[in-house]
Amino acid sequence: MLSDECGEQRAVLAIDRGCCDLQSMRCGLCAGLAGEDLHAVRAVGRRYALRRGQAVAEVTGAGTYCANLTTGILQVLRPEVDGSRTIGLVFPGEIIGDLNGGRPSDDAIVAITDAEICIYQSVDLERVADRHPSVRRALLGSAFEALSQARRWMLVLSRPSARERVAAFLVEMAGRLRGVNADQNTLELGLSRGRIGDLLGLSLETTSRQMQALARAGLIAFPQRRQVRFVNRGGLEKVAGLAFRPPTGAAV
Amino acid sequence: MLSDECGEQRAVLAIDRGCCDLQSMRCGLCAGLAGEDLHAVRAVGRRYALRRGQAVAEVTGAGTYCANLTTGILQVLRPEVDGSRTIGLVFPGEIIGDLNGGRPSDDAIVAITDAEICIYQSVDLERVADRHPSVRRALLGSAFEALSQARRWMLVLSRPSARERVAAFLVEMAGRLRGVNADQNTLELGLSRGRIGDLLGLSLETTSRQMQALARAGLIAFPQRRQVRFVNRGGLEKVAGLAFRPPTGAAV
DNA sequence: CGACAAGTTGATGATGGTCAATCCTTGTGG
DNA sequence: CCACAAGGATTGACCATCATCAACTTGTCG
Repeated sequence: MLSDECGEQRAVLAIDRGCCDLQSMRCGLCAGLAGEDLHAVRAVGRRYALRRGQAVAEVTGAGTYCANLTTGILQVLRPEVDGSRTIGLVFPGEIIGDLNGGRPSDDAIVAITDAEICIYQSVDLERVADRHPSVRRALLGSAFEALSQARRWMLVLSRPSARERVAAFLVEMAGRLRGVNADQNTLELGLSRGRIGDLLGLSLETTSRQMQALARAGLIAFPQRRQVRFVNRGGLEKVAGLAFRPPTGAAV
Repeated sequence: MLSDECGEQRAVLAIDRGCCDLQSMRCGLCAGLAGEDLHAVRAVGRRYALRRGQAVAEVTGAGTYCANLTTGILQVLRPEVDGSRTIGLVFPGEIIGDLNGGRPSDDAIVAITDAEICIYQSVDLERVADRHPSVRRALLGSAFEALSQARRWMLVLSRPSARERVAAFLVEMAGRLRGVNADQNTLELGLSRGRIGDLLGLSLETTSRQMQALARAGLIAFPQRRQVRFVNRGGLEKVAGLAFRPPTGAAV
């Protein structure tokens, strides 16, 4: 286990007080808020910069925090008998932690790219939400959005064949990073083949082989090892078995 | 395709006005509400009885409804090129539909046991939530709960081997039905082997074989074909690879 | 009783996991 | 700047697992 990848120390660095600089306030929670409400939320949030490999120990600990990913990608690592397994990803705009202070989990949340998060104490956020109804509405919207994404992810995982799963994974990644990356056709994976295999329930070798096969079929290319360029997105979606689905979220 | 299983007509029957009879108001949304707030929610909800096989056409249609399952189990069916596939289950207390009026989906929601749901027009619920903050808080709680369950389900699906997935499926079903069934050790599946296979990304034959194997190993028994009796739950959890996880929800 | 769907079981081939060797990339230290 | 080390990625060989096809049994409903 890389110390790089699993520093359990509180490896975060406060860079600012107040969530979301006013230039780019598309961070899920703040999007949809304005004026007084936005100000109130900003007042209780604190922005942190995470370097690749650092853990969000604050969020995983007592469960009294709630955070909002602004930029970058995080992974959720679950300890297992033989090392840890990547069981989920977090994309910009998504919320991690739990307002309700649910059972604390022993999952680690680690940045797989440099990232920025806004951290709130749950109690603070609750207090703001009590006074500003639109804040709780925004939270509810984020939660529904997260739910919709989780259910889409379940579809990826229930694909029977490895080929379909890998293709669906790439399509899903591309969809989630829409608007984040400058180049719409190139995707920075950040994850090793092994971690992707964890996510998909496949071995790292099978993951690698399937990706190679997709590349040989002319659907994708690898400018660098952890970069994917989409050459034939339609074809990829067809392999993924998602060809005729609308590209984004669906109710229930 | 059974007409029994996929009646696309509006096959619901209003049995009452007002969600949740006051005796058993543990239906997720209403739990946690009281007095004036509870009354307001009940006023805009309508309770329906679904018979096994009936579809909740109202919810899937325009996306302007939001509903709350009181009793029974529903399945979410997604149309695919070759027939439909079961892609998810809904358990009592969970919320279906979308408040935000997200993109309407063409998934069908069908009862796999007799069931009761409370249906709300999203606009009604929104209006009530605006006036009663604790209603939106309850909605938020339900959404986080659903999210936590979806993420646990993802863990089931990312298990590599068929044996583990089937065992994890059974454990998960048992956990979700806690308190619903009188007999804690017997589980009414309601789903055919094929539908279970859909959910788990397995063929129906493999599903059957794995269940037989678990039975031969003395972990479960089948009093009836679609009933499971847990003989050795600890052993089953061990096979599922979930032995050392807490039994219920975890944040993120 | 007969028809039909679900479930079980067997045989066989394709897919994916495992083990192992090699290559590529990156970072480090002389 | 180069050599070297260490992970990650790729590829191959082999074998376990799972999907598929098919026959048969069980259960249900008319």
